[in-house]
Amino acid sequence: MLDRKFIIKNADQVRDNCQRRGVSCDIDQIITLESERLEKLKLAEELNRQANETSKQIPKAESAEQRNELIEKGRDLRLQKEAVQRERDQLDATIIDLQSAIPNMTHPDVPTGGEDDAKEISFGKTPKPDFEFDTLDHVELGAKHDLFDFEAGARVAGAGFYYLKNAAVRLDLALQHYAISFLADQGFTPITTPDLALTSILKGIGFTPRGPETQIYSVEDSELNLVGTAEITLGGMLAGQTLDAEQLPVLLCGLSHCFRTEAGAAGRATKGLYRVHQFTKVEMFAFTSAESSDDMHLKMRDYECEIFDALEVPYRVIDTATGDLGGPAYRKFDLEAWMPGRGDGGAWGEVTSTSNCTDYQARRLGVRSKKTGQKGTEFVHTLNGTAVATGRAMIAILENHQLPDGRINVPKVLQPWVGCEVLEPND
RNA sequence: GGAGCGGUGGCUGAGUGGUCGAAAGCGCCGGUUUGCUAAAUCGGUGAGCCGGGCAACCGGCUCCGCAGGUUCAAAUCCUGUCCGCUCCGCCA
Repeated sequence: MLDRKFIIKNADQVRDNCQRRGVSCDIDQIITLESERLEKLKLAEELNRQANETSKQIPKAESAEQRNELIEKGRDLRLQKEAVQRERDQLDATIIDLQSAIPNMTHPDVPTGGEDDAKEISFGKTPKPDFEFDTLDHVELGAKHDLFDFEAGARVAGAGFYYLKNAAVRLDLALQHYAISFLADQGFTPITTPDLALTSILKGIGFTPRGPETQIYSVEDSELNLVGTAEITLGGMLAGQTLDAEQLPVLLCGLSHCFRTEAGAAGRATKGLYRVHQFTKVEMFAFTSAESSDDMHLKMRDYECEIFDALEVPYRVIDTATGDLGGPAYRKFDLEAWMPGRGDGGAWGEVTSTSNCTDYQARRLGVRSKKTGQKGTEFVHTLNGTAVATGRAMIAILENHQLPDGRINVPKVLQPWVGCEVLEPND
């Protein structure tokens, strides 16, 4: 969330920002309640000071009478204090609710608008394929090569689950292996993370489990939830920690399964592997100083581009418009791969997303940094980005690399792990 | 799953209801000295919030996993909760 003082000091800016991002919020209400809260706070502190002073006199009391008198006085002061404090806590809780609804501020270059207003920034090195034959989508290609079993997935776990088979398993592992090797070479520490996390961590990152519109699976009778992304577990790794400023940036690449209920998603786009309840993802995560998060964001975007160039998949990069940013994001770039089997005659489909969350997550997670020899601490900046979500990457690879005879080319960088240059159909 | 123990500052780790924001050590900052990829020695050194000051800083409140409770007063006692460790059981 945003800093309360910042909101009050920059009320107009924050109000404009909310409007641009299509979020309704009541800044004036926050300002009013906060000044009331400060009044209560001062009063409670003063009463507490008097009570503390009284308590200190009690052991030194000269007579039993004097002692009893002081005890009585102390009790009275504490009662008063508690009453005031309750009012203050009430106000605080209300303010936090209002405050949490306010999204992060927005990078000046972010275009205003909704999904269609995203700015197209660049294209990948691989051109869109120009097929001179009737193409198949990844589900049809999967059938030809015996790569997926959606029926069994549904039988065992319900719609939205699937089995990978044969070359799909090799591709899945190859993508993970390639992405992790690539990022390790860029200085990221490879990590495999828990696939479950505590509710408090989810909330710190900005997810709300167990709500009516939640996208999160939760485990009954426990504080655990299946993670929707390794962003949760990677960000949570340092929750509550104060880092030495010299340790920054901390660069992690995490491999995890991702689970999403996808409540309310339906239609053509849900066909096949595109929108599923479980997938595997290699995620980048960075903790940086406030000064260097913008640079790191561009770097992470470039790493995503390098990975998809290496996979020989056509894609475009977009700068997501204000209305399409999640609450914590200050700016977000998406890579959309060309998927020939999507829509009518192909369509762009999101394959990665990288966000600079500035200090929005760090404030709630309590991740600070401290410069040695300097007083105080500051919140770090957090960034996340998809290196590769194997399911969607596989769609793009299969559909773009298909040949007229039904065979499928394997991108060069994956060949060592897949074990061949071309996939031969099964039928 | 059963039994026990624990969670204290950047780190390690003491801590008897009031003299505890908390010993000691490490680390860090500064000084002195001897000197040479360092040692000795002295001093300083937690965070958040509120208020005052241009500021260095000063005053106050809070913080010993988290949330409650008892008490005039809680790191210390009680309850719940989360997490960790040890042993036993089970197990890839």
